[in-house]
Amino acid sequence: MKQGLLTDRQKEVLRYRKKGLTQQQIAEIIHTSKANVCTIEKAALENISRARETLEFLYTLDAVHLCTLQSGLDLLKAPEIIYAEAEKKGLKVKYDTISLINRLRDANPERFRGRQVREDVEIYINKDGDLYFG
Amino acid sequence: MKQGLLTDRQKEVLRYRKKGLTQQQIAEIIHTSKANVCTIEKAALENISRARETLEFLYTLDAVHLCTLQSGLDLLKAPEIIYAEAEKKGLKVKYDTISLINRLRDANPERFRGRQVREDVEIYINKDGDLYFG
DNA sequence: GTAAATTTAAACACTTTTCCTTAACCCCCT
DNA sequence: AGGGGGTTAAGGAAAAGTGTTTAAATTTAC
Repeated sequence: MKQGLLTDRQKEVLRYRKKGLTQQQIAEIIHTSKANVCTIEKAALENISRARETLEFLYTLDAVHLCTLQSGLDLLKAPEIIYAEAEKKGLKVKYDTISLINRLRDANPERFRGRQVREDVEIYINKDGDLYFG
Repeated sequence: MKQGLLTDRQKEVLRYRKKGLTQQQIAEIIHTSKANVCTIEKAALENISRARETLEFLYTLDAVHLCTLQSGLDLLKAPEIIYAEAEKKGLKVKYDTISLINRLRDANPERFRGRQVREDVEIYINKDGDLYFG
């Protein structure tokens, strides 16, 4: 039975960081370079966001496919499409237009450039009207 | 930027599983052995619990060390110790005696055998009286 | 009790992470 | 310009993770 995602080293650095120590100070305490502390901290944060994403995926299991935002689509037209598809399924989207656009962009920054969709985005919805992307 | 913890293979199996397919059926669909499906599914569940544990750790960052339950201690004596230490710190533990014992055992089953502590358990508490273990 | 479904173990090839060092670069501040 | 805090790149060695097979064992269902 493995532990969490974070290595002992990573936890160590996060704890010191929480206390407000600088990377340089931590480097001295744990006897390594500040560059290494930076790398370890970065890996730790990366692992944490991977953990979040993993649990996020579980929600998509309870969700059904709603529609696909085709590459090239204008982001501002997405809400209209999504609302229409949700209505067909008798579901109410939990987000208003503005929140929806923000949620889209926040969920996967690399997939949008300005207001254009760069690659296909699959949209999923659950009974609560929550949206997930894959 | 890496994705979540789950590999494509693992997500695939979880999705089919969610639909109610057996491991044998999935094995045929994805062209491998049923034993392998089992292994993959197990790894997926393992990854999910690691993700949970990882985020759990973040809460401990907001917590302070309360005490250590020494190896060999009688589990039934733990609440008394914990309440006393919390009081010293002016904090109120969020759990009553029974819930506390259950929380201890649930949090790390391998570290208890019957009512005995098998290896040292570090106890942390936050401002809300929530307890975490490390 | 038999068959189907699931789980486990061992071993192997392969890929990915981690941690580390060195050296450079960025931004802000006085 | 120099110092403090932070980040990045390149490279290497050790550790951990993944998918797979085969074979045995265990649980569940009829």
